[in-house]
Amino acid sequence: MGGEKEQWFGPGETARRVGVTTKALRVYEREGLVVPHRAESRWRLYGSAQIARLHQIIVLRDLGLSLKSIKKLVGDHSRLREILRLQRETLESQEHKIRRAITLIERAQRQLDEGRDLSLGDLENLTKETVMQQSTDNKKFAARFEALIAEQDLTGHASRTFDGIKKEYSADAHKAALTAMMAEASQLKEAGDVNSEAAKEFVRRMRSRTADIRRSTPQAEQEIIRNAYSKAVAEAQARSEPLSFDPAVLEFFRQVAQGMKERGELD
DNA sequence: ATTCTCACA
DNA sequence: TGTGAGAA
Repeated sequence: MGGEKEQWFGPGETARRVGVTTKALRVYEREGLVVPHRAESRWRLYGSAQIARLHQIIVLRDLGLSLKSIKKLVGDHSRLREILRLQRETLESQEHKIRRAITLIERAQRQLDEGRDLSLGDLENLTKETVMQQSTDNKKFAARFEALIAEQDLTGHASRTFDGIKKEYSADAHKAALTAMMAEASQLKEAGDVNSEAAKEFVRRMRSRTADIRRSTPQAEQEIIRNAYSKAVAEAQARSEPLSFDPAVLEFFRQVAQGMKERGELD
């Protein structure tokens, strides 16, 4: 290989070349994403490897990923390809949404230009569009969730268990109760204290409701379902897809329960 | 033009 | 996730 000498750039020059500030460079360094070389003088020096890495980071950041997830991704080319594909699909689907919205607006504008008011029916159609969009988002998540269960589930037991859970919880009485509990849950999560009596009480109540399921479902199946859930959520978030529930709320209660278990407050 | 740390949104 | 100030 030829003796191309490595070119080294200082912080200012590097920042200019990749289009960020020197402050940002130091944030990425602090978070462990790019570690520059150091001159004797302690000045940071960025070579081609560091600059290539910076380009990766900046592309992912512009896609809206957190530095934390970027850290997990850079250097892992298979994951990188996957994320870029997911983001591309998301942007393309947003492109369709925007086109449809423009069409609707143009239609409404024409109607107003012709001196006609928009009827209640027209407005209803506009809202229906968005409602339908939401419900297809939900269905998409549910479908992916189930597909991931099936993937890990060689015996088919977990899928059947999940079907049973789904059936039981789709009863109207349960639906209303679940909605109420999710509302209560997000209040508690906002309060932010994983050790509050209220949060622990809520977890106990939740667990007593689901005790039957936990008792009758083998550990391995529970794990498959949990893993599929995490993965489906992670994928949805990587695509910046809206979810009908807040995963952070469930994560909050996972932490509450974890803490209770560690202190032996839970069986 | 750089280093660091701190407070702040 | 960065920024701006202030000191070296």
